[in-house]
Amino acid sequence: MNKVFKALNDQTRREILNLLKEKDLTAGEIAEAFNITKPSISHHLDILSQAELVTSEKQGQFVIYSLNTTVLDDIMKWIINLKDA
Amino acid sequence: MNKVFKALNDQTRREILNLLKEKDLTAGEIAEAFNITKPSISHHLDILSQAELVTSEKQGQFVIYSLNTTVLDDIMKWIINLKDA
DNA sequence: ATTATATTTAGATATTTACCTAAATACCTA
DNA sequence: TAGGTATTTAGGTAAATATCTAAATATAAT
Repeated sequence: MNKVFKALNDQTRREILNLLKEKDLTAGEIAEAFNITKPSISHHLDILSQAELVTSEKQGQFVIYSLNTTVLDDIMKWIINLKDA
Repeated sequence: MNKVFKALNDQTRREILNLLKEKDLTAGEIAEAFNITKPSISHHLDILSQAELVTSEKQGQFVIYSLNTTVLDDIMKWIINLKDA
């Protein structure tokens, strides 16, 4: 859960997740949505991958990223547990 | 929401919130629960306060901290929005 | 094969963060 | 008011983070 909180603690990464909510995107398409270099976006995608918030699949020369929200269930549970004191 | 994510991105601070779920505590009582100096805990409490995840009230020489979960609603909504794509 | 495109890795830098110790502040009590 | 307790502020350090440029890797197309 640590990695998920860490991954979520960045505006750019949260926006990447929001983009991927609409549809799967290549690394390049994601990078074009930001005023940040491609290597930096690649690094953000790596952090999101480590947290399992995204999955990726290589298709030819492209790498397609997809949103994976299942790990957010733990976060939800943690928050709910905190609220129903 | 940025401040909330930032505040949540630390194991110690998350544990502080869990402690405060049970009952209100003074800064000193919170500090005693950790192997960290009081100034460090004070700093964590400041970050939690800035995120409005805790409120504090001075009672004499003590400062009593309380959990405030209302700001977590925004996080919940953000997650839910991400999930129901 | 050579060149172009897509992405990641490596290495460097500036900023932020978490922690510490020491000092300051605020309140209480004798 | 003097001394004690509770908490925060100040100042410093080491580690982590976000960013960049340059180079490496992998695939595609001519």
